[in-house]
Amino acid sequence: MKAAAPAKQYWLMKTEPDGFGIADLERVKLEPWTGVRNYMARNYMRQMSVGDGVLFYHSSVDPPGVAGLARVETTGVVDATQFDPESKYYEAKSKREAPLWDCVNVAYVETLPTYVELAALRAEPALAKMMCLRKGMRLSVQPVTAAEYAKIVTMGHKKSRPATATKSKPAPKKR
DNA sequence: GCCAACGTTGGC
DNA sequence: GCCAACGTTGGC
Repeated sequence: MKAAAPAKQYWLMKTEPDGFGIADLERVKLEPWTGVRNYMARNYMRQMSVGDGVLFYHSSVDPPGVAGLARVETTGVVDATQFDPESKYYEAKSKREAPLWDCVNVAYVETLPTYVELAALRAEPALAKMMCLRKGMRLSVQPVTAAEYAKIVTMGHKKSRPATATKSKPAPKKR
């Protein structure tokens, strides 16, 4: 009998959609999260387990926000870009026998029907303690709690509605 | 494009 | 091991 699986953990991973966004992840389905060159972010990736939930966050766009969901598919992936002199992530001091940078493979789960803007995260009291809302927080890989993750998934699944409802909404369709 | 905040580097 | 200088991130 297998040991009990570790409790599922949740993370937020930032990306610039101009480079690689949720639409790209949807297309390729699986992406090694290479190019992270920050030790704290790397260490968080080392703490990940297969199956962990990921909030896929779009940064450096207007507006920034959570665009989709992903899942940790493989852990302990050596970041190949560190050995590629052509890559902007090339790291001359990293040795093949002791790679400095490793990462995880991230699998596409879904694109949220409602894009959860940063402003919406800030406006939600239940998310007040989120790391990514802290001033100056620019870590590209961050832990989030199960409750925060669930809340954001709910927000992302909420039907978007008109900014101002001057008229009463039509009755919901019967199923 | 600005700039605050932060991580990293390197001189000492 | 301190800390100033520098580069980068990322919201605004």
